[in-house]
Amino acid sequence: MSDAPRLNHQVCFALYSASKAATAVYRPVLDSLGLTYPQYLVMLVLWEEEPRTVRELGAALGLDSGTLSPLLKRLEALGLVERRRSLEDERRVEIHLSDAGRALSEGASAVPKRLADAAGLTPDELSQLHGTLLRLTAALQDADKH
Amino acid sequence: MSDAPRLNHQVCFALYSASKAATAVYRPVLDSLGLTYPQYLVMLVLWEEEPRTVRELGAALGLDSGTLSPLLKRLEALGLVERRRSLEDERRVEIHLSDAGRALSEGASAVPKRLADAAGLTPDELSQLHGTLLRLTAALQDADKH
DNA sequence: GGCGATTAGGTTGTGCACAATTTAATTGTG
DNA sequence: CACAATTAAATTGTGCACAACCTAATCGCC
Repeated sequence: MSDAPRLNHQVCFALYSASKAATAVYRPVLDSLGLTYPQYLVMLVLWEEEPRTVRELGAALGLDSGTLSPLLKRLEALGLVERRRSLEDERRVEIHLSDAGRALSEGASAVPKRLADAAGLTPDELSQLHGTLLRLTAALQDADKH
Repeated sequence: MSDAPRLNHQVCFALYSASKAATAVYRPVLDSLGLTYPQYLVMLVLWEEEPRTVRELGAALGLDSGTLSPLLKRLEALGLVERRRSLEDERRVEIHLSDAGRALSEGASAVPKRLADAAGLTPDELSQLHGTLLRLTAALQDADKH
């Protein structure tokens, strides 16, 4: 009997697959909004509070400037956000919502329900899964630092 | 009160973050093996059984030829696999392990333990999480078809 | 005020992920 | 047998994700 790890016994693969399946379920709705999944995440953060600096967006989403800079340029090209140099600290770039960006949140309010409907889990299970994932992510990120 | 969905209430974001955190934890070990995470997944499938066609690998991992073709070329360039046209059906390309590819499974056997150690969850919780993720993924993939 | 260290953001390069298209081999049906 | 339909891979194009590096602005400390 081999000690080679088996694909279907690995939690990491289950996470990877579930994450891909979730974004696939969102894709049709997000397509109709003209957003990719990571762009949708950025908009989510901005709908909660704006303006935000690139750094703040990165901290909220766990993304660095190498990912965010081009993504934000695309959102700006779509007319959803505006990038403005901060006046107090000219190193910072503030990301502001445009009117169109603000308006898009209406169409997006139905997005999360889509996953809940497709999940095939009870609200209780979904809530417990959510809690476990948050704890897992925190522990993994913590372990990654040491 | 706004009806805009909030980032930190979304299971999809929890999945996305947990998946990224898990691959980040694996990265140092995989770096020392010279593999990326998706390359490691392909090797996992081959360690279970080989040869496999590109199609079979794609079915096991949920990846299409657009992702696998260049990935497999890189694994071949690393000397870990060989690509051979099938003799029975020349549309197929069989992926065989090289001796080096087979040998690599020794070094990889410690990889999964890394996540279990860093997870901060009891074996019971981890096992339950695994089961929930499998059910979730199946339900989402099923919903995606209709 | 001067100057090294830090911080914010951008750029470049590599490697997925996935849609859409292309090419070649095979299968099914008249 | 002919030939349309299907299937297997590869290719192309767009967009993340992340490491490594770069520039400019700010801060600390003397």
